[in-house]
Amino acid sequence: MNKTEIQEIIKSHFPTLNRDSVIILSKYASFLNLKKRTELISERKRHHKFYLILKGSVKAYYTKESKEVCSWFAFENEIVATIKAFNGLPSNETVVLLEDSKLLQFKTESIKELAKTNLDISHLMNCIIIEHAVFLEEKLYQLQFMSSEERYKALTNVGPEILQKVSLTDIASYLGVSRETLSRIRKKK
Amino acid sequence: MNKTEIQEIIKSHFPTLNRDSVIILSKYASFLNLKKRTELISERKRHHKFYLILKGSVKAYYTKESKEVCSWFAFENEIVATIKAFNGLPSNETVVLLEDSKLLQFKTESIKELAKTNLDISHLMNCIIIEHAVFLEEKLYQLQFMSSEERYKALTNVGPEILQKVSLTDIASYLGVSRETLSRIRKKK
DNA sequence: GTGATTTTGTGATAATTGTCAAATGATTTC
DNA sequence: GAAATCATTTGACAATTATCACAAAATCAC
Repeated sequence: MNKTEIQEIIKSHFPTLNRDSVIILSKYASFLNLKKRTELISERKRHHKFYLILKGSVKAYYTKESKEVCSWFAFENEIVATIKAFNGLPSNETVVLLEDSKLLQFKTESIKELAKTNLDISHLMNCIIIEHAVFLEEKLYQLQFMSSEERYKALTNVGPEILQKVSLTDIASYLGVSRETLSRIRKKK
Repeated sequence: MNKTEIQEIIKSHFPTLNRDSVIILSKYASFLNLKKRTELISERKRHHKFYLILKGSVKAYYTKESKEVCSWFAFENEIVATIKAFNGLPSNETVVLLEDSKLLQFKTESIKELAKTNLDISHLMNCIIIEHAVFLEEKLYQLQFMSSEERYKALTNVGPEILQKVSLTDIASYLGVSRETLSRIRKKK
């Protein structure tokens, strides 16, 4: 994939950006084609990249007593990043590909530098972080106010791809219930 | 409180701002001295302000089957805002003063407008939202990975003021357990 | 394609937590 | 300062969910 193609992708994903900003941003972006189970972000390590999923999917998980507990999933056209990594701190979650995926990789530090002088990119970063915060608030609301059954329904209502791509074990840990309880929830309906 | 004093407060709370930005920002800020139980943000209503607590405290809650369920608390030197309100959407939580409080009130729309042309303020907004996202991620982590007992300890470790100012009923709903269960957790230690 | 491995489903039991009811303790109001 | 209101604690019981053990189904590797 060449620079022009990368610019086209950036343009279509971030339509608020002006032409110059697209070109500058593309200098710190690169295309990746990675195999299933590749770790994009690893626990306890610092990471200097964030990603846009062009095709494929990822899961993020914490490790609790040597068990994986999923914290989120991401699919096509979504941004993959953690606030910790974005702030230059060691991540406390691991992010791994659920399938062979095509990604656009961005250099976090370079783009944060750009944002210091480029209003257009500062605004873009604002939008991305706000979107992330909206996602977090919604998830928090679900965790605090909905039963595991309601949360399961909310998850499946988003689309069928989550059930196709994510194992029920991972979904159970994401919902905060045991595999067995999820199995019984599914049986009901 | 006059404009110069407001400028001094803004300067000390947001030390990255340059002199001009402090002055511009102060045009959209005003000082408030409000009584306990005043609602800063009300459920189902749109709000066009956000706040900095100079002295005092607030709680935020959702209403679930006519019961209050607390989602967060804020104290001195913290920002009071919700992403929903910030995006111009009706809030789904209510924010209310826990005691007589002194606040600095900012006009959300005016400051978002400023951020479109002022890099300094755009950067400030970035920082505020990132801080909010860090807070949300931490809370999500606690809700998903820690027992109610561990979460209670984490809450009290932040400082004694939370126990002085917030009722155990509110803390129980915040932790996601019943009043009775919290009472038994407290008895253990 | 077949055996091996992983994932998912089911039953029985134990542990945790919620709910209801009532008592005690603290605070507010007049 | 006493009555009234509100907050917290405690006990008994019911409901929910986790855990363990194992069976069935699906998927993977060669």
